[in-house]
Amino acid sequence: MELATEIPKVYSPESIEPRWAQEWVARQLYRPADNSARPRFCLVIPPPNITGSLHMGHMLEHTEIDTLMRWHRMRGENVLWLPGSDHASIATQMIVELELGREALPNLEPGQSTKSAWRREGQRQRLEMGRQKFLERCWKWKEESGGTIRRQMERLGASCDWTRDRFTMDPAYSRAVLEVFVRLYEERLIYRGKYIVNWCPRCGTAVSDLEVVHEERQGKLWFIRYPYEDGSGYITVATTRPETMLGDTAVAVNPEDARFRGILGHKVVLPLLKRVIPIIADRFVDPKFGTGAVKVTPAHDPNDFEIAQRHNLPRVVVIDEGARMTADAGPYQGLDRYEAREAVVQDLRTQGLLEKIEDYPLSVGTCQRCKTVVEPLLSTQWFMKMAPLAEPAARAVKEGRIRIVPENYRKIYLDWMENIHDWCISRQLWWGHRIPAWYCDACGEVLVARDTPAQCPKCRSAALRPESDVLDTWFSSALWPFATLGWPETTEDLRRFYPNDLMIMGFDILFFWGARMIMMGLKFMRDVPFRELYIHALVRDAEKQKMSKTKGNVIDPLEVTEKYGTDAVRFALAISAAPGTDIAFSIEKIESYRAFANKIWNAGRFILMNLQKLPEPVTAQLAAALEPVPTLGFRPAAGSEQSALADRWIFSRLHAVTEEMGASLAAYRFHEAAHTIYHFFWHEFCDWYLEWLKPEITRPVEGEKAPAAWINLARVFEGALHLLHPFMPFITEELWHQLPHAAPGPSISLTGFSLVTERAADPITEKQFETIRELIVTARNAKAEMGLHAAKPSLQVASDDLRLLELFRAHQETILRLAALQAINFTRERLAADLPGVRVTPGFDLRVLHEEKVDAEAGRARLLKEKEKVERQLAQANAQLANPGFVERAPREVVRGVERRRQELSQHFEKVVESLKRLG
RNA sequence: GGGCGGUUAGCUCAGCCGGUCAGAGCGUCUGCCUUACAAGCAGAAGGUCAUCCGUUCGAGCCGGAUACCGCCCA
Repeated sequence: MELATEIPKVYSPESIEPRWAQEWVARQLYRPADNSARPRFCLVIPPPNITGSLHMGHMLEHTEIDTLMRWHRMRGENVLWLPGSDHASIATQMIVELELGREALPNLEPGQSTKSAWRREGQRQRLEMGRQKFLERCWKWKEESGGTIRRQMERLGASCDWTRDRFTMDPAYSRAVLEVFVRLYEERLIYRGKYIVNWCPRCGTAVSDLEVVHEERQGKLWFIRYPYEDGSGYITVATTRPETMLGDTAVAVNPEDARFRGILGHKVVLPLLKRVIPIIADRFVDPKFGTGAVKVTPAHDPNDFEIAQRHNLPRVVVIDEGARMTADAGPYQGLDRYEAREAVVQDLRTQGLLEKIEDYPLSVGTCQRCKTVVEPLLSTQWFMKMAPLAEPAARAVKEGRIRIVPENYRKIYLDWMENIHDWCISRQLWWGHRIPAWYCDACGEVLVARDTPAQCPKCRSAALRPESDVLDTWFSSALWPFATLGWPETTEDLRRFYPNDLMIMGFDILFFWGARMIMMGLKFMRDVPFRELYIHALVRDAEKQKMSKTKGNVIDPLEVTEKYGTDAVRFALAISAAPGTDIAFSIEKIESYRAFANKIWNAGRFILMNLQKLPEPVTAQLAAALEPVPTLGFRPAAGSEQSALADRWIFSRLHAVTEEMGASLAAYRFHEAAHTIYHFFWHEFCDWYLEWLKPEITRPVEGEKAPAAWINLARVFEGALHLLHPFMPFITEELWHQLPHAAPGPSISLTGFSLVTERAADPITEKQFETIRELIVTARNAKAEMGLHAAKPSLQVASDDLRLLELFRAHQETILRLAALQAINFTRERLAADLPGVRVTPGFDLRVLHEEKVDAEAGRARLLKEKEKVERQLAQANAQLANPGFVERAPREVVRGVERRRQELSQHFEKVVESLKRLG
């Protein structure tokens, strides 16, 4: 067969995917139409950051998004998926500094300590070259290396509108950030103040609460004696951080704590520094912790800071921004915080003031970015007042204006909103949006303005010093749903695409980003940023471990994509993506869905190979038959008696599958939609429909009229490709283009689901088809058990249902072929069950006729097992029906269903028993 | 400490409103290179739905408790 060589037997995605990926981008296929009356569907991407490279998490996120976008597009909606990236203040600055360090010290051997040497040197280089030059360097890096993810997304076929690609530091976007900052400042929702912040000594900047990762560590509890000033004894305090005692300005106890009632108002002498400090009462103190008395270090502990505010205590800073001890730490000045701890403990021990040391597990805050232990530090920063913004944001979710899926995240979101703290938004970095504030050195005035002011409005001094801090990257990301559409200008895009319809993100950024987007959207657009928020799962390894470079269990999406094909990876992710459950991912999974892609390919190959043999006029008729009929849809063309039943069946199934997939995707049940189409394509379309049709498809076509079987097959195959397309865009695009089309379009993704409508639903046909299928499967099963694998025995079929026998008789040829049988004869008589090879089903009995001696024991064992099963089910049904409560109170349909079931079961049971009896 | 999930076949997981729900994929076993596909075809075996108590005519499904595992927050 010479044609067979033209379409390869094995699907090779690598020869197809890059070509389509390129074409989709080049032809700008996924720009929404400008003037369209169609309903729109809009989603903005969770912007990956410019330092990133695509990982499995992105791949899952983009698979889910792209699947939905393609689905909506094919339903005829005007779809916008807006792509972009964010500037990643800290991460980018760290990378560029590292580069600078490496250039300055090119001769160091690579290694872990070298890296920190490079980083230190890079920081030095940055300060030396100054802000201007450093930022130029950052931009250069961004231009050269910041587009990695975009290229990767293009390669993976993400159907976004690349003409609307946005970056958080685009000039227009930066104007939006500036505008928001100024307005919030003017409304006093942004303020500057001196509070305890999370300080990362290594990154050299403040970070927000969310950027601190709490780690459980084994620590110690040091019990220290603070002598009373009057020499009458001492009070013992317990602490996990003895070095901070140098900054103590009080000792606090709980006012309810009877143990300390007598000593309130007394003073103690702070050991080592000999400062005299008071003993105070504060409800915050937990009497059960340590001795019930705690030291108060207002400048280095957020809770102590609060206590100090309530009691007007002084705040002594003893640790600086580099985590070294300050001059106020007296003799310990210049020591690193951990060196100071040892020295302090040693000195206390020497002076007999260290009572004891206990092991104590504690939670340590570390920098999300560099893992350094953060230092709570008193510092002047810019903050955003959150409560007034959080209230409407919580309300929007409570009132259902935003739906969070899966629903359990709704509660987590609301909890967070209700316990929200003010947000430290300033960062001591250079790369980012500079805070639009100026300080007058002459009079101390602080100005916030959209444009650089010429002079101080208060004292007219021209000596204005601009703020050097930049904003937290998440501050700008929070504006993403509207700033990407042109805000603060009132653009056409903004009018058309805000609010977005949907947002998809991982749980890890729900607070970082999701919650803040909702607040900002409500604040500045007076409407929610999106109607639904779907939280996707995490991709883990086969053992459900987190993927991490150090564990070495990372699956690189680009690597597996090259090896197995994007479609296979996408499908493997989608079919694993049940809402709320993390995904155990593995190469094996990808392999099994590569097999699926191959199956699709070969079904296409079979159809196309035979299609190529059709005379030209017939092909033209097929092309015409594939033209969409938007309102009516298709019903199967009337065909031969042999294929008509299968045609009606597959159309009915296709209709059902389309409905099911639509419902699943609307509920973000990707696994279910993927499973539905997988099962339909493989186990209904290939295993049954194609097999059923085979003789008609492989038979040469005479004349010019297209056989109905061909028309139906072409329509169903195209319909199946449509349903597969959102999950497997590449292979479906390729096969679709090879089908004959009267007016070929640029892409399957721009065609609608027009194939089937309600009218194709046909439950009677489905039932009939199922019965024939049952006959074939039962016959195959009996044959296999008798060891007649290759042989073609004859079959006897018995039933008292004449219509059933008639149905079988009408499809005799197909049954013979699919069950590999010689001949069938039909009878209304019960089969003599003592004969070997008899099978009993509720609807019919059958017997495989074969002369060879058959193993009676195997049949007996099977029958015994079956008897047991039926007996059990029958007993269950009997018990149910004997229960007056059930018969009276269950819905009538249910009761009738059980009655029918008992009827069937008892007949079945009798037959089985009879068979067994005759076997002896 | 507070909160939220999970426990169903050897593995990974579905199972929606309580009643044809004991399911899928992978793996395993048996037999087949049947002219679309061995990345395939046909057939088969595998489960006291973590445990206990309760609600109900009826419970993987609803409620409570216990055990184990995981996540988030403090």
